[in-house]
Amino acid sequence: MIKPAETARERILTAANKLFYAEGIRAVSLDTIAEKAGITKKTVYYHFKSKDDLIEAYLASRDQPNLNQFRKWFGEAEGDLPDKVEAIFRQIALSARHPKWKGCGFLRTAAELANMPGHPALKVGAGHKKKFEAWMAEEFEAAGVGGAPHLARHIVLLLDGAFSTILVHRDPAYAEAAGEAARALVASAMLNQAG
Amino acid sequence: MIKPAETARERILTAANKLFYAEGIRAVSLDTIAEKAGITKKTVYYHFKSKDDLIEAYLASRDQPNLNQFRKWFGEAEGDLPDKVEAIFRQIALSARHPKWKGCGFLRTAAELANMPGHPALKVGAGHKKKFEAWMAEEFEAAGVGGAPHLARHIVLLLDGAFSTILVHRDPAYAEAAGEAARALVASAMLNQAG
DNA sequence: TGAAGTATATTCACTGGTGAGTATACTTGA
DNA sequence: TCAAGTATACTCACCAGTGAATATACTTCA
Repeated sequence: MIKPAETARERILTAANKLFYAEGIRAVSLDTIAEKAGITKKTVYYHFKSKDDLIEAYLASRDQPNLNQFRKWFGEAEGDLPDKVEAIFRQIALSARHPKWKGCGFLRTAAELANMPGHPALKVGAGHKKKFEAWMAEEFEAAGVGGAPHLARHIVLLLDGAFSTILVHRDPAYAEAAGEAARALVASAMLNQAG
Repeated sequence: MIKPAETARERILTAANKLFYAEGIRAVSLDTIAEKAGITKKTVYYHFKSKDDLIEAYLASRDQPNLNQFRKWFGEAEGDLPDKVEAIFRQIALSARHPKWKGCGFLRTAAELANMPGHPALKVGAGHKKKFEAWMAEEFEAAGVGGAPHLARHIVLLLDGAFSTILVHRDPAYAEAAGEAARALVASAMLNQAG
């Protein structure tokens, strides 16, 4: 089940990723993670200070890969700027059709740990979302669109709205609706400001 | 702490509401709820079949009050249609400044129970969000705006996006940004379709 | 160069505590 | 007197975290 070439730490992180994302943070015990990683719980505690520490590492391990995924979807999309933004939402709709899709891991963790302000995992999650927002703003800036940070924030709102509503209704159509709204907002910003 | 005039069932629901919303579903035990309600756990099991049953009742008890709150915010707002829509977001920004604010209980429950498809509480949550969307569509329809269901969905996306991003960043400014985007989308729909 | 020492990595078995849910008996008001 | 409602006291499973011991590999100096 697990590639033998991985180190124990990698195996733990791989198992934590799958289980935390699939089942939720509090629904998964370190016993279960250790079992899935094929090691004992004590070894988990050798590599990670606590469960909270592992939760943080889990989200940190998703940060760059997730951002790269978005960059790829955006960068490889055909068409003009509104098309490229809309492509991100289309790809999310595609992903959401996979039976294992369970929303955005960062958002779900923030929801689950809402009673633990200051939790290190929450900082990682907030940082991740800030990076996405900053990247969007850069793209708009580079394309000469006025009010880039503002527009970027609107896109972020639609994106996280899409994640949430798809999860609630189990209906990827919400991502397509969000894509349309995003396209309209980008197109409108280009008309008004970049003329 | 709890009003003595309430019945045991009401006290349980009141306690469950506060604790589930404040701490999360899985973070709260029935022992804790029973203690807060000032009764024993057995009494909880007399009134509710299981913890899952109580979770469902918790969300169901928030359904109408929440919708009424939105209707009130919308109905009592000054101005034209875009103003009234934006007012909802402004009021959310206000609510979110309260230290006890922890996002949308329906969204957070959906996130936490994402690994339990078919859970009765998830159906209640999805129903609640559908009612909100349908109400918005009605309002747009009544105002003679074309593409009302479409527009309503865009507003829902921004609303749930606002709930999520405020929670992640602990920054109510996201609600104000969402309100602006919503206003722009409504205004645009009125121009294009209702002439 | 090889024995003694040290750091890394791992296991087994355990603890104290909490979780959902229950068996049984008591109370109280119609 | 009986049924609705509540309490005491329990079960069994699980959970985060730990103690003690061990295997492996890498130093270091006589």
